[in-house]
Amino acid sequence: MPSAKAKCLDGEACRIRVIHLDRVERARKETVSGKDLDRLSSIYKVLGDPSRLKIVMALRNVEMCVCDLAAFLGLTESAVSHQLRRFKDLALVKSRREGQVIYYSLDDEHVAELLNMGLAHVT
Amino acid sequence: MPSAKAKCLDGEACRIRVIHLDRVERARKETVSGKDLDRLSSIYKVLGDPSRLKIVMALRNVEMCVCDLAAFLGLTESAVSHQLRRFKDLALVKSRREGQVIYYSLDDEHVAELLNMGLAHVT
DNA sequence: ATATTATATGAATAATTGTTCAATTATTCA
DNA sequence: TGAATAATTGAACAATTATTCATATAATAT
Repeated sequence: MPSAKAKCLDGEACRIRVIHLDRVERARKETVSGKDLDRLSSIYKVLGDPSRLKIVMALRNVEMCVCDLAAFLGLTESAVSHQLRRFKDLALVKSRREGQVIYYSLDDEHVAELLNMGLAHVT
Repeated sequence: MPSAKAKCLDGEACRIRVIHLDRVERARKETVSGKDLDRLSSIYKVLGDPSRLKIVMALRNVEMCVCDLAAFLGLTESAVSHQLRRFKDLALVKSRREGQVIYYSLDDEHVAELLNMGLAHVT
């Protein structure tokens, strides 16, 4: 029967309740910190939307233009363009111009693996 | 110089512009559909928040109670509890009661792999 | 040149989300 | 029993987000 009495952090004021201080400190040491954490969660977040997930799923196999993606998704071209910009901001997707048409494709093989792993999990 | 003339979907009305119909149809076939897609994007979404990402990162290694996690994250216990419920709803995290204390831990090894892969990507 | 096509952009709006607060449940201890 | 502890819950609020609409850019065609 291990002690489950709460200790206190934060000095005299004792505002923060903690039961396993060792685990909290261990978590502090082992968890990724600010910058990396933010980037990683941003990547998961951008994949965490059905429309965007479909976009990268499609781009895994072929490069596509905005209007193709819009037809595929049943969304406006404008909406697709906005979403694609989010991917580009994170450097997950790259674009290539050929005349008037701009082709989009995946720019990050880690993300492709992340998707494959996710697929394996679901199916 | 491949043709970049737009064809049309959606019958007579011709509201949907498409350049590469073959790619759109291929994407339709190869992309995961409704139910699976929703589950997968939900999983990514729940990981797509710094606080929640820290939670699962911590739970990868040790089981922790709500107040430990709250101390670790610098959040209210209530806020942590709300987030933990989202994980439980997706069956990514499980809980175990021991007296008054409820211990949380990862319930899905695929998610642990997803995290490790994400970490490898960032670092 | 001008018109058309393909995409991007900014502002606005509607929907979703994370956190807080107050109240509640469940367990242990005295 | 009653007091204290650990965690949950629901409502409310502020912040973020996705989509739409109108407009702008960039390339091609006439």
